[in-house]
Amino acid sequence: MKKASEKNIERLLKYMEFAKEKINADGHFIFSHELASAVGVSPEQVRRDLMSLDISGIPQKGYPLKEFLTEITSHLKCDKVTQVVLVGLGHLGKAILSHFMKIRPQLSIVATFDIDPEKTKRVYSGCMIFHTNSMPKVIKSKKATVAIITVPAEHAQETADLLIKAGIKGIINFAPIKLNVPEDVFVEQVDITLSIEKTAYFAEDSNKEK
Amino acid sequence: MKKASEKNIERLLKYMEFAKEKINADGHFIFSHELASAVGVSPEQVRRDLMSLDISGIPQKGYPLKEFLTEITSHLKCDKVTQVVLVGLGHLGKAILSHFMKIRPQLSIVATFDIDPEKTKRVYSGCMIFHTNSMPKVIKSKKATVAIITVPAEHAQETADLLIKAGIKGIINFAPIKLNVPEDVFVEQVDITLSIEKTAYFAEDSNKEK
DNA sequence: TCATGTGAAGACATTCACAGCA
DNA sequence: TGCTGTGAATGTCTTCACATGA
Repeated sequence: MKKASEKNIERLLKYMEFAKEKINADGHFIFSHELASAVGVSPEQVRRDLMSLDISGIPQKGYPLKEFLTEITSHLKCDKVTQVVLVGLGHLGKAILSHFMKIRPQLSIVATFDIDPEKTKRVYSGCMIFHTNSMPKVIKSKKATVAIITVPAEHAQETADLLIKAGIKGIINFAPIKLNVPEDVFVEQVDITLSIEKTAYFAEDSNKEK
Repeated sequence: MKKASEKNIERLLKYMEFAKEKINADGHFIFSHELASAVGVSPEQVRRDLMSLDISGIPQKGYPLKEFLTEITSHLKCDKVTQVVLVGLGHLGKAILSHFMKIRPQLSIVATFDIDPEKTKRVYSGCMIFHTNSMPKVIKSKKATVAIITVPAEHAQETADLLIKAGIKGIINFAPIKLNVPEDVFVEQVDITLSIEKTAYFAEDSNKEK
């Protein structure tokens, strides 16, 4: 099996999300053009993405919704449990914790860490705050494989190093620096400042073109 | 001039950031391979990106740092002032406000909005909170062109519509839905849940390949 | 000699166009 | 008839390979 691209997986996750909503509402079938307009891509793109799934649609009717959901859920491994930890309880860390505490039943934040002793040994949003020192121990005992980094940029690399040593295989990094990691560790960079600056650039741009 | 791609602009912004740090430290020249390793791309990629700038490097020496910064700053329009507003003062909105209040001297959040009357007519992180009703008036008077949406998903589209009617040309959308906007409005989608789910997928993936 | 600048090749992603099926 | 599935064409982005210049 050829490995799926990041974009492919992102779109599949969105299709899954939409299908979940739709199954609660009505209908036993779903068309590629429905998924397409919900996610903002072309119907051909949808069908191409679905080629990697073990499912086939029926012309004029679409894809059988229930089977579709079962298949896409297992394909995206959303039936497996993944433990997530969060490091750095500043404003952003707290916001993510309270906003995204339970992303899916199978994917939740099981522990958080901060370097400030004032903050530790407490519970925030139903989640225990440990001191950074105990990261290796807690990560191993919780069997966490994914981590969210919301520490200041100057500590992001050392945090990543510690996490990886403790067994973390996927990192969502909110610090605006490039992390150096072994190639078996996946890093998703979320750079909010960059997003704002980029938007400012393109917003300006469309002003000028008039 | 052919229009630059999003990726191109993202990388240029990162080069600019790195060059700013470097000029404070030392050196009058900067190599493409320095920029490359700082940002995590190949040197060829850097040189390709810099082709759109009106600057040329000197073999064996690199690019003259000061001129480079001047040129890239003006190319990215980072010498122009842009007013940003934020809509939705939940956890995430507050975090962004306090974390990114001043992104650059020329780019700052000048007003925030919330629909909850309890929250309005106050100042948070040095920024006035207005009621959503007054969005058109305030946006026009502040001459804002960029907006950050951190309202719940079910209100994101209507918020976007209002913003656009008030003159907003660029939106950073944290709600997990696709916004429908006129084509002269730029939308940057920041979907944190999706990022976490994607990372969980690829983290799992590398587990399996062993 | 070593880094830049760039045509050409390659890799990757998207769209087109249409065959095939219910 | 009209929606799926997919080969082929197109478009976009990245890397290669090398001529050029200080």
